[in-house]
Order: sequence, then structure tokens, then C-alpha cells
Amino acid sequence: MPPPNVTGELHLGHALTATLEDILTRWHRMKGDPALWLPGVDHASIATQYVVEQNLADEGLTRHDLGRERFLEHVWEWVNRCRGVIAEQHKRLGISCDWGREAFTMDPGPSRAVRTTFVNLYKKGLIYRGERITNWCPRCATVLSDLEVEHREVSGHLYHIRYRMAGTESHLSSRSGTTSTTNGESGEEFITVATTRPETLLGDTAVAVNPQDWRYKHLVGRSAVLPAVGRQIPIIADDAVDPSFGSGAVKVTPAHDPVDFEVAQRKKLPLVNIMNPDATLNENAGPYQGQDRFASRHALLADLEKEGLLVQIEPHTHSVGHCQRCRTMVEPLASRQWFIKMAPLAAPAIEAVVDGRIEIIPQRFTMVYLNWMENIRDWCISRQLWWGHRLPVWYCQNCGEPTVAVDDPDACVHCGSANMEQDPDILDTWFSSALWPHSTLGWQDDTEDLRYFYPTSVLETGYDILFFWVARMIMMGLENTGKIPFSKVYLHGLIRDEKGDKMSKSRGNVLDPQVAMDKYGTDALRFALTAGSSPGNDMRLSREKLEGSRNFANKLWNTVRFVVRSTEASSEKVLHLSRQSANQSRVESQESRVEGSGTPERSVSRAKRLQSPDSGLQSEASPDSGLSTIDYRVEDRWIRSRLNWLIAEVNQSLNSFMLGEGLSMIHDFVWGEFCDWYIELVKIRLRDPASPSPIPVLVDTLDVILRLLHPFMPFITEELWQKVATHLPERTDSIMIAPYPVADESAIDAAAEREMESVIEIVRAIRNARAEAGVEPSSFIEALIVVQELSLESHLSAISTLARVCPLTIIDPEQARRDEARVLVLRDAEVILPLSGMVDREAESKRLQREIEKWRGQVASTEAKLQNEQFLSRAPADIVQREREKLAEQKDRLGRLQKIPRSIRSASPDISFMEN
RNA sequence: GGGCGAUUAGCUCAGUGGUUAGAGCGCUUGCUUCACACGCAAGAAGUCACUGGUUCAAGUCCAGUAUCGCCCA
Repeated sequence: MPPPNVTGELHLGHALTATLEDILTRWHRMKGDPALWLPGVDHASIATQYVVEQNLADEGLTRHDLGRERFLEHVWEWVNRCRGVIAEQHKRLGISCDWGREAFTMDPGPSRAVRTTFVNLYKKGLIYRGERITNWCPRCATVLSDLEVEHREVSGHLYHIRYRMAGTESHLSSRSGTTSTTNGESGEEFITVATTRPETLLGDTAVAVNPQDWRYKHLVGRSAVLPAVGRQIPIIADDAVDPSFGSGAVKVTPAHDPVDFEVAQRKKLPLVNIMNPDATLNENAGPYQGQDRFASRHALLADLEKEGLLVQIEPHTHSVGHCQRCRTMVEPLASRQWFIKMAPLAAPAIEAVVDGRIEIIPQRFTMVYLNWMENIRDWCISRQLWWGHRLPVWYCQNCGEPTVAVDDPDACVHCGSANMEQDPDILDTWFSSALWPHSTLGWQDDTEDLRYFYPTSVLETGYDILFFWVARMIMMGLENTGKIPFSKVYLHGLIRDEKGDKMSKSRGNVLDPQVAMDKYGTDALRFALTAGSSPGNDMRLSREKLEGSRNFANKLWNTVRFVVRSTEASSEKVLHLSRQSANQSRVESQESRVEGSGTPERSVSRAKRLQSPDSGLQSEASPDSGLSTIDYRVEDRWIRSRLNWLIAEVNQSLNSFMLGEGLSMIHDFVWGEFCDWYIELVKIRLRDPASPSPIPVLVDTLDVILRLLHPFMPFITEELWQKVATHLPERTDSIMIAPYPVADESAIDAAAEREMESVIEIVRAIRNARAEAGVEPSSFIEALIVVQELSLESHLSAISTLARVCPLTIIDPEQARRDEARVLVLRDAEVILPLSGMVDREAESKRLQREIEKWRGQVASTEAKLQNEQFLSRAPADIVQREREKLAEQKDRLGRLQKIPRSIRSASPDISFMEN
């Protein structure tokens, strides 16, 4: 669960994370798996401290005015307020985590885990203190880890500056404008360096050239004089210098540049730090002391210009680090900090992913992970902040040695002195986040929770914190417990606006989840966030998407309204029976709940009973009706078959973390099959007292739909299910603990599917023809249908009603002669519409000819495939068989098409030639 | 500089080698049809970026090219 962010408000990223995690949790819970979703927040050192400091600034105060203790009291106050707000907003989103276990990285348990880990790593020599180049954010007034620095291309300049060689005194003005390295005119010699940051020359301790560079060979070993401060620095040779860059000579500023720092290490050069923590220049900057780093650049350049030392300025774009948090330009700065040696920790973390114990979804991020891990650099973990875990390090004021301990020490372990001071710095927040999976379950104690839930199963988060968090959890989990923290990592993408831009306050394109929930409903927001998104891919969220999601919720609502109303209006007998059996089974389901939410086996078996025709559904009809099974009509068998396909596909999608795919499939089934066709068919039956009642199938299907949908849309499904479930023979108190549907293979009915497809095709074809011919929507037209294999007796009223045809006659092919008719050749039927006066004969004959051509093409292509020896010998048998069936169908269709012109020839002689 | 991803209907995106590539939105036409106008019906709309390869079969796998985006340095 996300940390409290600077505004203390839930944003869409949080909403997405929470929604996806909730879907997984609810799904597993319904499956009967023990499902723990442990909520909590991290303390977000920099961001939180910043906000509180801003609040203080409004009162004209700084944290230093308050002192560490009182400042931290302020932070706690703020944090406790934020936690409440964000928890409430999560609850509104409907997330079903275990609030009783809510954890916070600053809680005593996790805090102790932090200290223990620090001490262990220190003892193993994996945590050390050293002077390195670090990333200093002048605004945040702390160092940052490499990951917290964002590199951006900025267009700047490359300044070519002349340093005078020592011992070549200036006698004359040196405004000769020369660009060569030496200038003998006045006995002066110069070396020209190129730099993007001229002000740092104040901290130079050498000029470096490539040892192979003949231009400078004679200068190596001599000294140059720094402008402005007049310090003498040596000219050195180092392989790291690229002779083709700039002038080929570079200034070496070891305290302010990572590459120069390494050169200085190699050449034993001194470090000169010229900067204060607030990025103004310090006493080492001579005349520029006190100036801001940007102001000093202008001042220095002006002075160089005056002295004729500024040779050339050329445009230059280069990559500059910025603080990820506040966008301030980061200052590379040599400083003494605490680091973790990462390579030994990374090795087992690499192995865990390579050998498959940890699976990253989507898989392509495995490469990203491994690539980073294999090139990992030491992690700077100390921060010059107050809000966070203070380093468990005490420096002896007597001997100067550090004591590192879990519990505050009384005496220095080196000299026994009690005069010690704790390191003022705190740890990077991600240090404690890295321990999250085990520290929140009680590590380092051997707790029951830890034994039962650790290693955990799934870690779900955005791909943007793969290194920050996921990688570090894997390393620290393995280090501390010897076990992987989780076996699957599911990464989602980022949310962008409708134009594809990142949402941000400054862009003003943020969509507040609160507003979205108010306007469209929580379930609609969850639907929009889930549908159409796929693992690891960014998604765009727009008003249109939210509207569509709301419309689906509305559709569902109305569907249930219709079903419930119809059920209540239907015969007393059905109702009575279903209530009776519901009472019986309620006892049973309560039993199973008392025993705990149960083993997976138990839930599955319950699900199967609910699914199978010989349980719930049968019990409604069997006792009094005398039927051994429900009298299913074809459309019942069809919808049940389709439903069970859906169940199988949704489960498969969820199993492979394709949540959006699963949700879209439910959406399409509900809208496109259940509502558009089954309910429309059912309406006809409900009006006909002689038909068998569709209510049991209707209610059962809706029950399954709601249970399938529940993890995605918890509120509406609970509300609607409570209405529907009163008509179920068997139910739990809440849909949350109802079993997730399991596909019943015996309900798959290919024949029923085929038959209904044909009926639907007939209705669609007639509607199409009516629309094309401009038939009044309300009027009925005559239709004749020619069938061979297909039996339409039970579908006459359906076709008649849905396609508005009357009279509707089933005829033999021989009877099919018509003067003016529209003939529709379908897969299993031909429909003849005697639209007298409304058929354009010429257009009709052209249409038929096009149809014939189309099917000829199909037959030819399928035949070619089946004549291909390689296809027959290499393709799997079922594919070949399918092609054979396809060919038979295509030939049949073509044959019937070719017969048509003959049957209407009498009225249209000019069509007859076309069959040749 | 290295790596990853994307490129599919006007737009946003699904598509886990095997029928004639789908959805939502938008568009066109027509509907106050007794669950729903947040709706119903019908329709138009595609060189699956390009080039080559593997395969009986490629939107899907491989290589290269182009454009865009992201990550790392």
C-alpha cells in the first residue's frame, strides 16, 4: 500500500495499485485460499519532512528553530493525520485488506528490524562509511542515492578557458585571442581546458591530458595557475581523458565530479570543496565566496573575459542530474557517508530470478531487473534529514571510533567511554521498505505469522519502483531470512491522461480519484482502471472511459432489476420451491463458514455444486414438478454453455494476471450475449405461460456473473447479489465469501451453441435486410425460411418477435420460387423475404453475384490448403479436420447460392446467365 | 552510448502461431420496442509501421529499417 504522499491524498496511481491488489485478494479469498493483504504505509522521509517544513515556513519558522525533538512531534502529528485520510480513501475504494494488521515503517517492530539489519550488515562488513562522490540536493539539504537522481538533457555551453602556465608571468595584456595551447608572444604560455561548469574551476586540483596526446606532452609535470584564486595546480596525464573532447585538456575538480574524483584517487590529488550545503560558494572560492552557484558562474565568466582567459563558448547539450523529489539541480559532491556494498547482496537476488523461484510479470522486466542487478553500485543510505530511522551509530567522543548497536549503547565498544554521540543522520526510507515483507510479519522474532505467510506469494506494484523497492526487497529478504520474500512480482504501468502525458499537478491534468468516484461511482473507477489495461503497459484514462464504465454498471443494475422483477412476478411455485431449498442449504453454507473460510478444496467443491445442473438448479424444479432435470430449452443450454466458457476463460486470465482481459470478457458476455440475446429471448417466454420458466437459468446465470465480477466491482455486485441471492437455493451471507465460479465442463454444449448461432444469424440477416430496404421499424414483413439440418420449430416466435416477421413459414427448397424476393443465404438456412416493390432487382443480382464470388474464393483457398501435402502431413490432425469441415460448409453455401438465380429466374431472365 | 517497449479501425487500446483480426469511444441511419436513451437496431470504417526470413500456416516467432516513448549510463 502506498505511502502518504505530500498532499496526503489518494491519487490515481494509488487507486490503480489498490484496485489491482484488491482484485487479486478478493479473487483468492473467493477461491478459498487463505488471503492476507497486509496494508500499511512508509514514512517517506524527504517528502514528509518537506511538507512539514513548508507548513512551518508559513509561520516563519525552520526546523532548526524548533530543534529535532519538537520538529519530530510536528511530523508525527502530520503523519497521523495523513494516514487517517489515506486509509479512509482506500476504504472508499472498496479495498479489502486486513486493517487489523496495518503496519508503518516507523512502528517499533519494523524499526527494530531496521536496526538489526543495519547492525548485521555492518558486522559482515557490508555497511561501511566512506568518502565518495554523492548526489547533494541543495534544496532538500541531503545526499541522495543514485536512483533518486533523474538525468535530463539540458542545453548549456562548453566554455574554453585558458590557464596560464606557472612561471610564465604576464607582462603585457594578453588579449591576443589565440586559441592555441601556448602563446609565445609575451613569453606567456597557456593551457586551454573545456568545461560546462566554469565556476567549479575554483575547486580544481589539476589539469589532465591524455598521455598519448602529443599536443600536451611537454606540459605534463609542470603547473598551471588557476584564474581568480591563483592556486598552482599540476598538469597530469590520465587515460580517462578523451583527447577528442573539447581542447583535449580537462580541468580536474575531484570534490565536484565523479570522474575527476576517481582521477584524484588514482593520482593522490587533494580535494577542494568550494560549496556550502545551500549551493553557495564557500571560503575556498576566494572572491566569489557567498555567491550562489549560478550567480558565481556569471561573475567568474565576466572576470575571465576581462582577463582574456575566456577563449571560446560553444553550445553544448549534456545530461544533468536533478532531484527526483524537487527537481532541483543535484550537486555532485565528495562527502563522507554510509554505504551498503551491494554486489554480495545482489548475487543471490540474481540467482532467485534466474532459477525461476521469483517470476516477474510481465516477463520482459526480468531483463531490466537482471541488467540493473548485474551492474549494481553501492547504495548511499545516510540522509541529512530528521524524519526517519536514525543511524544506530554512536561516535565515541573519547577515541573517535564508532559503536554500532541495536540497542542504544552505554559505552564505547572500543575504549569503554560513556561519552558518545549518535550519528545525526537518518536512513534512506527505502532501507526500511526493503524489509517490508518480513519486518511487518514480525521478523526478527520467529512469529507464527512469519512462519505461515512468509515467503509471500505476490508483490504487486508499478514498474517505476522495480529497483527502488522490488529489487531491494528481494536482496534484503534473502539476506535476512534466507528465503525469497515473494514468488511473483506483478508490475502494472503508469496512468497517463488522454493525450498520453504523465499526470502532474503542474500540468493541471490530474484526475482526482475522489472526483471520479463522486461522479461515476467507485466501481466505475475500478472498472476503468482495470479494463483495457495490460500488465506492465501504461494506460490512458479519460472521461470517456469512465463514462463507459459507468454505463456498464448501469446496464448491470438494470439487468438485475429486470431479472428480479421477472422472478418476483413469476409463478408462486418456482418461488416457493427455491425458498424451500434455500433454507436447507443456508444451514450448510453457514457450517462451512464457521469452519473458517476453508480450504481451496472445500470451496471448489461448493462451487461445483452451485454450478452443476444436478444441484441448485435441479432442486428448484425437482420435488414437485416431477421432472428429474430442468426442462432446458436450447437457449438455456446455449447461455449455460457460453457462461461456462466464460468462467473457464476468466479463471485462466486471472491465473495469468491478465485482469483487464478477464474483465473485458465478462463485460462482453454480459452485454453482448446475456442482455442482447438471452434476456430478449426470455422476455418472449415470460409472456407465454405455456413455455417452461426461464427463471432458474436466468437467476443462476446472473448469480455466476455477479460472482465473476465481484473482485472487480465489489460494491454493485454485493448490492445486486443480495437481491438475486434470495432466489438462490444456496447462498452465503456476502458475495465476498461466495465461491468463485468454476467452469462445469458438462455444461458445454456445442450443438446448442451452433443452433443459437444460426438463429441469431437469421435474426440479424433479416434486420439488416429490413434496414437496407427501408422497412418501417414497427411493421411486420413476411419471411420464408428454407432449412435442411436445422430445426427451427422452437425458435419461430423468437425469430418472429426479434426480426419482426409475420407470417413466418418454414418451407421446402422447391417452394422457394418467388418473383420479387430478397434471398439471404446463411450458414444453416436461407431466408426469403418477398419484399414486393422494395427489391431493386439489378442491385440484388449484383449482390448475389458478389456473394457467389466471395464464397468461390473461400472454397478455392480452403481447397488449396487441403491439397497441400505439407499441410496435410505437418499440421495437427484437428486443424486439418477443421479445414475439411470448413470446406464442406463453404461448398454447401456456394451450392445454395448458385441455386438461387434459378429459383427467381422466371421473373428475372437477365440474372440467369450469371450462374454460368 | 547501452537496453527495453510501442507502432493494429478516425481516437484509445485488446489480441498466449491455426476459421473471414476484435472491443470501447467517435461517426452514419433509424428507433419515446413494457430492464436500461448511461439505451436498442442496422451500418461504414484495417496494406496489423516498413523490408526480408523461419514455418504447412505469421498481426503473433526471428533479423534489419523508420518513427515515438521509457529505463540505464
